[in-house]
Amino acid sequence: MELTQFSIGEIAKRVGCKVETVHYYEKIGLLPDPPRTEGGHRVYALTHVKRLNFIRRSRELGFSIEQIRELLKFLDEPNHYCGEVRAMAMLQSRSIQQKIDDLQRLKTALNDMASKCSGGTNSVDACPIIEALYVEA
Amino acid sequence: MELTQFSIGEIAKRVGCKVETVHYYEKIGLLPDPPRTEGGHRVYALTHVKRLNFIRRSRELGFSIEQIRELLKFLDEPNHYCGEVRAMAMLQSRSIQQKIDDLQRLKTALNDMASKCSGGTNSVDACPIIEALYVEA
DNA sequence: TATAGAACCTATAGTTACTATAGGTTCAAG
DNA sequence: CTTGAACCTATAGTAACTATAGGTTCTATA
Repeated sequence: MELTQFSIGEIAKRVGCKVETVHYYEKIGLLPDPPRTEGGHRVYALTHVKRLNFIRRSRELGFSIEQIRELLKFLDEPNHYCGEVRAMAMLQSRSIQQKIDDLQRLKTALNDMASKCSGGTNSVDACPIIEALYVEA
Repeated sequence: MELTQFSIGEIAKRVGCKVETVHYYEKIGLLPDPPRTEGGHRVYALTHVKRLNFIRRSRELGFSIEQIRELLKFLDEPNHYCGEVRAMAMLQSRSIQQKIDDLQRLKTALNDMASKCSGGTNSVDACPIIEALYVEA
């Protein structure tokens, strides 16, 4: 006999988020309003857990709420193409690579500074951090 | 003849941010209050432009305002003992590496999913990205 | 030099994606 | 049948801006 009903605390725990976050997703319309108990407590089914999990995993991958709304449309209205989803993933991937490159540059700059720092005082003008980050427009 | 004075609109344009953002940085104490014209308009020097640029580039790289406050101490108090500066730089460097690793992992995950997805006009029902995310936690 | 309108000023409210709090109600174990 | 954990709603707070309102100053041109 499988579990087919879940409290809000249970589904939050299952996907690793706060109860308040589930409330929030409901409020902004990412999760449908679930049925309630007599007393008003939310009762979720497995489809809700799946959907919530989808949202959380997408957030972890750097998708915005609005992007996830788009992705969920693919689920809710299946007249879409795999290519659209793939395009969004690739776009996301490229912007992440951009961030990685930038961070790598800064890290190098910081390491340079640390090594140049070992003897004497360095002035603001000669600071390798500023040099690394200052790009004249 | 070099430009040595800038209006708020000019420095915002130079570093690629909004005028309001400059106001904001001033309000929270990241940028010093510049001198004003008779009429009350802010007048910036090149040092302000450099500092603002530093803040913006650091933000783009994912540093929080509070972290930038720390980094700016390198600039504001250049007569720190070198060992101290070096230690702070190395600490930052390690946290940057952590970020790089995290981002690399996300990118790999996205690329893996995208590569399994043939794209094109297949129905979204069979999209591996959707499948990958839409699993039970 | 007068003037139009672009750019500036302050102050406040809105945004994103949650997170925290308050003050109350319901559920489930003992 | 009690007690306390978990739930409920509503509101406020967070970070780091961004937008708006309503007014003033600067500057280019006629």
